[in-house]
Amino acid sequence: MTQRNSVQTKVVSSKVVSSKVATRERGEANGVTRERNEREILAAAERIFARHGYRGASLQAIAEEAGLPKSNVLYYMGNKRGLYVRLLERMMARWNALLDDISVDDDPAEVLEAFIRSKMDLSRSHPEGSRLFAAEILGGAPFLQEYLRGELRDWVEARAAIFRQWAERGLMDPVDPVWLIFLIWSATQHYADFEAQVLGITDREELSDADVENITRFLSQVILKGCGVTPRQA
Amino acid sequence: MTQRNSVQTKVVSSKVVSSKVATRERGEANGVTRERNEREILAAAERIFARHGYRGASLQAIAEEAGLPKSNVLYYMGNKRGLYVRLLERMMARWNALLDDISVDDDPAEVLEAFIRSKMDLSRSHPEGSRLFAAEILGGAPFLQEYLRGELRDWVEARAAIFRQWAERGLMDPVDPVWLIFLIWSATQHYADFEAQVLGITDREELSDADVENITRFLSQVILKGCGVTPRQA
DNA sequence: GTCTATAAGGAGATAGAC
DNA sequence: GTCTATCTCCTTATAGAC
Repeated sequence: MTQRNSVQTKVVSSKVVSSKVATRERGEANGVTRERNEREILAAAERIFARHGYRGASLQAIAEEAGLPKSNVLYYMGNKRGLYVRLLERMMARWNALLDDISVDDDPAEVLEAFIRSKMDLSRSHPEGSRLFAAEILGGAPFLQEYLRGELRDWVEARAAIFRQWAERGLMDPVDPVWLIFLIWSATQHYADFEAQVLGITDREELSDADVENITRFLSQVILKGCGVTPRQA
Repeated sequence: MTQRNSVQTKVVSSKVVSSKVATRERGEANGVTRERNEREILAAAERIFARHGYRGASLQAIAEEAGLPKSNVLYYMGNKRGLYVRLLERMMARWNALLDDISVDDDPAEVLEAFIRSKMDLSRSHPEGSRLFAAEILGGAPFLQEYLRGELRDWVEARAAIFRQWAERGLMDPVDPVWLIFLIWSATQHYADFEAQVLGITDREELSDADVENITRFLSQVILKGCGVTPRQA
């Protein structure tokens, strides 16, 4: 829902388009340019905010990262705060899409594994978004209090309830499901948020697909076994 | 920290004490003042840097948090960069003191449990230091490259070697010991670094000692079992 | 639609009064 | 030793030329 919601806002500035001839061609070109510029700015801002936090990030740095003049950033995004909030919302949307439909009747092993895997995938496909989010939480989550105490709490509670029923049915150990969710979150996000540490210690330039696959298997194995969940085929 | 830090700022107006009699007393008093001011500044800076990152933190904000004029911060600490580095070093020293003396002949369960517990203790006793460190890594660890690729890598390698031998002796599953160390780091630091998220989701004002004890037990149980390490008394 | 110029305030750091 | 005043640069944001 966030990929291309930019087009609608001010597509046609009625004044400009009043000349008849170039109208369609120009309109298209502008639409495309706008879309691309917005995408570039959002991507650049995600990197800069992730690296320096909200206050530490400057619009100048974002503009340079995006290869545009600074005032273009403000023209497209209004102001710094709005840009930041938009990025947070984009990341929350990606996040909310995860593990959206589990039920008590699902297989615990399958669900936990899918949970771990999808979190790893998200960390890998959007590391800057993950770090942006992390920086926001690290700073006390000034923009996200409502989200944490509302939507996200509900998300956790719903899944925790299912884990609890699995434990009652003897499908897993009676561990506190909320701590378990935090364990999975922290273990998976670590590879995005602390990437610099991971790469430095393991002497890598980057994590390969094979590395990520190994880590995912390691985490699944340890966490499932640690919770007394029997893997699928067993 | 902020309750009563206003009193000390102007205790001795040097004019008053310039008489010879009070000289020694002044010297002592200043020594004490200096020590206390430095401590206050370091504590305040740790909080502000943790919250806003290196760039986002302002000396003004640090000075206010410490209850001192801004130029006092510069007088004591030289410059922003030096202050920041000093804080990082202080945190690395705390960190290096952990789990400093393990050997192949130790009991894996005991060591892993002590590891988890001491990391939780550190996160709890120095949450701002932990978040400061996290913010530095999140931003690509510009000040810590050397440390990560040197000291810390050695620290990890030494412990990984021991874990590997335990696995060979059948004392634990043959999991990759480096991923295991990252798992323990991430799971424990989460409660300091993502405190805002944890508190928001669990609807708490703060984590009590009992909460921390429960979390520590949960993590020990899941991780030890997950690695095939038999708890001590078994 | 896009960019230059600039306003208004905050940053880190220093000089020098006290 | 401590703090006020200030320098210079950089910040967000806007006004208005093109």
